[in-house]
Amino acid sequence: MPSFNMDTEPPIKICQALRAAGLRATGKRALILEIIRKGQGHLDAREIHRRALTKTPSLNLSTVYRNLQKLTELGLIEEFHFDEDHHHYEAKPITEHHHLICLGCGRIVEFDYNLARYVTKNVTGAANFLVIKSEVYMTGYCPDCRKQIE
Amino acid sequence: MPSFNMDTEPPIKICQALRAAGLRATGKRALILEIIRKGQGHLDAREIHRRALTKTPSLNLSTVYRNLQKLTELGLIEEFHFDEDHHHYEAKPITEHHHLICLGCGRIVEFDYNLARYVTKNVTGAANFLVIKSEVYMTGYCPDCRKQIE
DNA sequence: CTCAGTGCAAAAGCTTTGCATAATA
DNA sequence: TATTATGCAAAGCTTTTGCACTGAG
Repeated sequence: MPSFNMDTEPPIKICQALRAAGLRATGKRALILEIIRKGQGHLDAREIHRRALTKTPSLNLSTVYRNLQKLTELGLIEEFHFDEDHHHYEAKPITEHHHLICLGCGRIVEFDYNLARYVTKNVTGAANFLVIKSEVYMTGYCPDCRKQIE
Repeated sequence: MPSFNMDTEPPIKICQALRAAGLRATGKRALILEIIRKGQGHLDAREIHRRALTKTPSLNLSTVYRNLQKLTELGLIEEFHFDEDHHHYEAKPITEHHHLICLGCGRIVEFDYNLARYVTKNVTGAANFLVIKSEVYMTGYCPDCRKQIE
């Protein structure tokens, strides 16, 4: 019996990444990571679960949570805290990037900016800080939606 | 019976602010806002409740939540999404400022930076965005804690 | 074979809501 | 007095956990 008996064989790279991190390359775990990688980084646990169910109907929500925890812990994905009550996940490695979200249409503009560098250089009290993670979350109205509220 | 029968009369300014926002200046509501203003902006609902209880033992948690909602809605306070599972609140008006948090000792360094200006000027796709709010959340290790992990 | 991974069900923690009562303007 | 605010209790939602079973290595 092959390691993966799902409709779509998960990319070998994903299994490699999992094993490299010291995890067993389960079909379900690989699928979860695959979905996050394809997911543009704006998926929460329920949405990941929903998408995974179309390929693996037996997948339990708690498995999703347990994997999100492990994958975050091992640095394969990153957790973000958006405006809602639940977390969102994004695959790594990625260039550090931030989010600008339109409150009107939900459009998300991602952008790069080395905030850590700026802060440790220019902020009193932040010198010699070892920055692990920077998360930026901006909201507003995009040019189109702006017209409708003005 | 006076409007406020708590040990400490809440500052008149707070009541004024509440009335100006179209809210009734209840003793409990004033106390909640006062705590948030004094709270350096890093309090969650439970902590606000805990502190309020020392002055008003009958205050219910749901009242705290309802007031946080209303005060946020009317712009008297602002909601932040930190690394934990619950929200934190901060009084407004404040100069837009951001947070750098030490994962070792919990120390918080606040700093100013007009991110909105940078982004709308330099990010492709962000031009003409009307930015309502920017939230920055950085984590790392401060100089002291850094020594202990290296 | 051994231990990590999973399903299931129950619990935990934060937040919201319905309803009756109390207080404000 | 009319409307808003509050307490209480129950419900809702996201997330975690215990236990027994399954499957990867």
